[in-house]
Amino acid sequence: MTVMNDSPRRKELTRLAGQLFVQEGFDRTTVRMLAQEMGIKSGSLFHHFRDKQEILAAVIEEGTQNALTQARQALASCSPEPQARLHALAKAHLDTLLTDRNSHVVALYEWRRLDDEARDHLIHLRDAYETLWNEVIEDAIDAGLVKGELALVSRFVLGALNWTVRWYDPDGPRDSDELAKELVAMITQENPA
Amino acid sequence: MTVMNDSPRRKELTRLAGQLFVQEGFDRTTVRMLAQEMGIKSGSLFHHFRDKQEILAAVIEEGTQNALTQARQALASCSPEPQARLHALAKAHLDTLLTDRNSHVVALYEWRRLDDEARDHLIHLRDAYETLWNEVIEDAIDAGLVKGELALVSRFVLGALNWTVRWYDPDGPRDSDELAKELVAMITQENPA
DNA sequence: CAGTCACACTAGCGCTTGCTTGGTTGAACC
DNA sequence: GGTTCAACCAAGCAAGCGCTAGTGTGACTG
Repeated sequence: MTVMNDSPRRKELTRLAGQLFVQEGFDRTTVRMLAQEMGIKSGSLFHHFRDKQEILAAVIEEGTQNALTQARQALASCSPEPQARLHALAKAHLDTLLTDRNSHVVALYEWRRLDDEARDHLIHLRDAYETLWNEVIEDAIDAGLVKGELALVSRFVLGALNWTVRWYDPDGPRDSDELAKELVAMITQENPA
Repeated sequence: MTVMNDSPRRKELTRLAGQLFVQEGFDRTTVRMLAQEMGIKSGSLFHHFRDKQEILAAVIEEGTQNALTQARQALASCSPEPQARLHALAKAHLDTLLTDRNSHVVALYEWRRLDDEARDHLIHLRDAYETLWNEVIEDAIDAGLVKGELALVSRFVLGALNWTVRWYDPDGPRDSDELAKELVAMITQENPA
């Protein structure tokens, strides 16, 4: 029970915890299971994390942080047309599912297990991510490319995207580029007014 | 530990269990909490349900069954145009969130806690529901109303819809009819080829 | 070479968990 | 008016839980 930092050891432990949380769920994953997976004894866990909840927060933060970074980079390096920006964001989202899948699944299912402090912190990251989407969708609506009201469209789109966690297989026959293209095609008008 | 039937008492207990599962999550809801909420002692619970998992299965089955019934009725009593059928299904989905919200939230979050037997049974109900959507979406694609590939479009649409559980407030300013209209508008082409 | 530090260990405390057991109740039925 | 039966209770077991306390280590650092 020393302190908490972000040592490389802690990073690795967080990655392993993510795997287990996906397989078993947070509540069903015991500190003894975690320790065994990590090759240490259960007591040693609390040298790296204050308590079990902090492990959960670390897992979720990792993926959310990366998703935000990747989304920003994608927007920074794509052409400024609304359709291209929609596509870039959707592709970035699917790509993070490849690299941080466990983290996102955990974020989706175990969000409510976070204590207030951790949730407050993470909710800001999530808001920042959704704001990116809102801006891009708003531009698309203004350009007549997408029909509907901003608040609703972005919720529908984020829903469709977040749901991909449940069925998208990064090793499957379709890559993220194709899927992003399909999603954008579905919600955009072919002959904008 | 007598047997399991579907007495009215059991129905009521299932409803209460749904509430608690939403508030606390399945794993964090103890049989003692359930019993207290139901006004009985924890041991008496096992007169109505074989074990804790069976309570979960009962909660989920209730909502899924109703969703299927309502969706079928909605399709049976609407005009045959693809757009009208899309709208009818979407509205039916949102309406079940009004009557069976707890059940659907639990189905969404706690699906993996089901044992194999219960999951096998429920997966058939879920498949039947998704088949309804697939048929309606396929017609819409064939009519040139919606762009894209059936498997992907239906996953995106079901994702957007299932996600509504997380934000749709039936007591809010918009009723299910408006929301359904918005969703259909978003994915349909204004000037079909 | 003494001191510090990150990391790990052993051992177990105090509590909660799902579920069982054996028995009681009160209404319904013939 | 004895029988049946769903519904409930009191009591508790065995297992498992998160977490703590106290104690080595071996590798760096002054």
